[in-house]
Amino acid sequence: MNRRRKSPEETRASLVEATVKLILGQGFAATRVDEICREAGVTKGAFFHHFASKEDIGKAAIDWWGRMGDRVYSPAWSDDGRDPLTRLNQMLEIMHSFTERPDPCVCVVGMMSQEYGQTDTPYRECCQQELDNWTKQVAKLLAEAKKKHRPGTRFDPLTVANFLNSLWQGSMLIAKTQGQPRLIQDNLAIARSYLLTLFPGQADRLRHRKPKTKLNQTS
Amino acid sequence: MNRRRKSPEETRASLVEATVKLILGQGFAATRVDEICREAGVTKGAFFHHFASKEDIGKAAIDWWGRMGDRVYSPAWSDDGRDPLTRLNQMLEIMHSFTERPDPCVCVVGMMSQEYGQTDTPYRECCQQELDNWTKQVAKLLAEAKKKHRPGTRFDPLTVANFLNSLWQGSMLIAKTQGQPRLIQDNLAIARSYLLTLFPGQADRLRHRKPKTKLNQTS
DNA sequence: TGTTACATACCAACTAGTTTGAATGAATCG
DNA sequence: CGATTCATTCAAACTAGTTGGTATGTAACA
Repeated sequence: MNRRRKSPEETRASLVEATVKLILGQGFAATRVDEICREAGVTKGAFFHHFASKEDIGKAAIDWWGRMGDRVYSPAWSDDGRDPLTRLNQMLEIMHSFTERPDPCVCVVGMMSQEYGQTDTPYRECCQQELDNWTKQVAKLLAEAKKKHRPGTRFDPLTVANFLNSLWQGSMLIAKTQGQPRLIQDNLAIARSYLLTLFPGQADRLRHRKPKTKLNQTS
Repeated sequence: MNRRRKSPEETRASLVEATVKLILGQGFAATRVDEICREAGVTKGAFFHHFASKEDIGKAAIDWWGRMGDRVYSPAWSDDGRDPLTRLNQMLEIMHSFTERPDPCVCVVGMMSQEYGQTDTPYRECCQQELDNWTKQVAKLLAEAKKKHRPGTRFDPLTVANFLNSLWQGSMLIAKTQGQPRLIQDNLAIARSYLLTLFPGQADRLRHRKPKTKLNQTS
C-alpha cells in the first residue's frame, strides 16, 4: 500500500481546507480534530505531524481564508488605473457573486470573530488583522474616490469602510439563519444606494451590472 | 446549612442568566455545563433538575434574551400614538445606549445564529424566530412611517428592516473584535443618514439626541 | 408524610494530544 | 549503478483529562 499518497504540502493543504469547510458549517469550537482528519482523509498522526495543536490549524485556517480573499478581491483592490468608483463597484459585484454560488455565503473570519472576539485566544488578533486588511483596502478605494470626485457629503473613508464591513458580515449572519442569500443581495443594493448619496451623479459607475434583483422594490 | 437558599424560580433564573453571560463572552459551544453551574453558584444536580440537557438551557437562553429585548425595545415598539419616525428614532437611541453600558455590546441571538445557523439544531429555529420578531417590529414602524410621510424613495419596509438588523448584528460582531463600541455608534449614524434619504425633510425626527459622536466627521 | 429541590459522587463517552513504528524517497557510499 | 543510510511522512493504537449526564441520598417545605 502506498502510505504517502500525495505530497506533504497537499496533505497539509487538505487539512486546512477541511478545517475551513467545517468552520463555515459549524464553527471552530464545535469542530473536532477527528472530524477534520476524516474530512481530509488522513489520520491523527498526519494531523499532529503538520500542526502542533488544534489552535495551530485554527490560525492557519484564518490565514488561508484571508489569502483567498486577497486573491478573489484583487481584481477590484489592485490599483490598475481605473476609476476608484468603478473598482468599488466591481468589489460589490464580487461580493454579489458569492451569493450566487452553490455553497452558502459565509465567512471564516466572521465565524471566528464571533466565537473568539472577546477571548484572549490568538484567533482574536488573527481575525482583527484580516478584518483590518479588508477595511483598509476599501477605505483606500473610498479615499481615492473622494479625491477624484467631489463627494456630496462629508465622510470619513475608514468609517464608511467599517460600515460596509459590518453590513457585509451581518448580512451573511442573518442570511444563513434564514437560509436564503436574497437578503444579502438586497443589502448590497442598499449599500450601493447609500454610496450614491456620497457620490451623487456617479450612478453610472455604481450601477449593478446584472439586474437580477431590483433594488428597493414595491411601493 | 440551608440547602434551599432561594426559590426554585430564582435558581432557574440564575442558571439561565449565567448561560446568557457565558454565551455572550465565549459562545455556547465553548461553554461547559460545569461552567454554567459555577457561574450560577449551584451544582450539577440543580442544573439537571431544572433543565433536561445542555441543549435545553440553550433554547431557554435564547428565549430569555428575546423577552429581555422585547422589554428594552418596548418604549419604541409599542404603538402609543406617537409619530412612527419618532419611535424609530427612539429605537436607534436605545441601540446607541447599549454601546454606552459597561459590558460589551453583544447579542446572544447573534452568537447562536453564527454558531448554529447552518445546523439542524433547534437553536437555528429559535434564533430565526427572534430575528424575525425584531425585523417584523421594525418593518411595522417603517410601514407606518411610509403611510404617514410620503417617502422620497420607493422601499420595502421588510427589506430595510433586514438591512438594519444586518447592520446591527454586523456592527456588534466587528466592534467586539476591535474592542471598542465607537464603530457601532458610527454605523448607527450612517443608518440614520440612510433613513433620512428615505424620509427627506424629517431630519428633526431622525436626529440623534445626545450628539456625543458626530456623524461623518472629517472632510 | 410526601414532594420538591437540590448536593454529592459517579460513569461512559468523548477529546486533544502522544507514542511507536513502518513505508517512502532522497541522499550517500561502494 | 546498486546497496545502504536516514530523515520525512504518516498510520494505528493508546492515554490522560474532560464532558454531558445519572444515581442516590437528604434537607426543606407543604
